[in-house]
Amino acid sequence: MNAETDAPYRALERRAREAGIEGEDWVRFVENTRVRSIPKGALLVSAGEPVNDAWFCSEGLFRLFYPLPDGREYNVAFSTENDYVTSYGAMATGEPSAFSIEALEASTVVEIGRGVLRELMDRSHGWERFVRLAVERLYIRKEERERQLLYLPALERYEAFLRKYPGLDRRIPQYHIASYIGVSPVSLSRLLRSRRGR
Amino acid sequence: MNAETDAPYRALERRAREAGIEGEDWVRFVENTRVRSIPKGALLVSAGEPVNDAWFCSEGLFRLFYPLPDGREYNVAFSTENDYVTSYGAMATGEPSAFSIEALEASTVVEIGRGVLRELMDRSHGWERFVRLAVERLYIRKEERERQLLYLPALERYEAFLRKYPGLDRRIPQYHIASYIGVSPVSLSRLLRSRRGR
DNA sequence: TCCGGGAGTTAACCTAGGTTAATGCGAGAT
DNA sequence: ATCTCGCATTAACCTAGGTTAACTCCCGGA
Repeated sequence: MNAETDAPYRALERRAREAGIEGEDWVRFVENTRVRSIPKGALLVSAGEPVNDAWFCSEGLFRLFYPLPDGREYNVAFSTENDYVTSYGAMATGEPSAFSIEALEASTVVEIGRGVLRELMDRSHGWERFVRLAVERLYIRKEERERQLLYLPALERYEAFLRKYPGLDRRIPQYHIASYIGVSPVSLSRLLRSRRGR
Repeated sequence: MNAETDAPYRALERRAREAGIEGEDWVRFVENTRVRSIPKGALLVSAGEPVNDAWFCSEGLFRLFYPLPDGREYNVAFSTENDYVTSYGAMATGEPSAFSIEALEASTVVEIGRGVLRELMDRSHGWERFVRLAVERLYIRKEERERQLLYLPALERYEAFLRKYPGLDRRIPQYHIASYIGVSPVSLSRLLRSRRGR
């Protein structure tokens, strides 16, 4: 492991230690995963396909989105530095993924195969815990998002987006934000206009 | 453990075995949890309060709902026989719960304290796995619900509700369903009328 | 038997946000 | 300097669903 491939693992290693993973358990993880560069625009996951890996983003930016039959798309989440990037439900169940994952910037990820992950969880209490904590985190986010979608008006959903993803509004086009908060691009533009005028 | 208190544990025990829990691990669980009867209308969890227990419903019916400042409410889920009943995010983080949980029928649950759960997870790889699987299940549901809220029209959300909770439409008033699928009671009534006319 | 309350229905009206389409505008490529 | 392309804005129109309020139905209790 050299300096270059080392960097993407750093944030992960910290989290692994918090879950009680060390020594042998960590080495086995490093030896069975790899760092990948994902070019801008590439799909990590395609809706309708099974998913065989999970990722951890060490650099870059992804969006998770549902493609609709009519060609439109709904963004449901973004993943940036030091965040998981995964169609977790699909990977856990073996079902085809309901959504796609696209790199919005050139990105660097750590990739782990479902088989490797399963084996780590089988052998090691620590890895089992690590995954439990990761899923917890994903779950809590969804709970929060559900609440926002249900009972915040569109403008407040926009403000919640700004708080949750600070700075992201300057990295992605506005229509991706509109899609994420569940309104049309024109409508978001209208909302922002009215917000500017108090 | 006698026949009466035994019954509520049966479905749980099956799941525990699937996660590799047996012998000592299972006994410790049974000894540190209890069966409770919840009368119709009682709140297991109140929004704004911290949550110290999780439950498994062996009989009865619960709704999970967000109370709004203006007095209205949004249902986000129901739990029936052999299902978890929990404000999991709040219990995991220690934050106050964002939603309340109310028994819609007289119900029977198995109750486990957060400290007991934590200890089981610390001592036992199997219990760690059990919880991981439980959270996975909760997560996958939220993913699905998000998709439905986002891109199904109201009538199809109603039909999805019927599929997900078979028979429930005859156990609860229609306005609870309306709230769950995110429309007003009048609107749902309109939708159903138009559905009847093809 | 009658009364009262909770639930569902229906109708009239209103509004947030969708749709379409035209216009504006900056940034890169030639 | 100009052309183009992708994105944002604005305006005109439309519609799904919210709101309010009457009316109905049913069921349970006195």
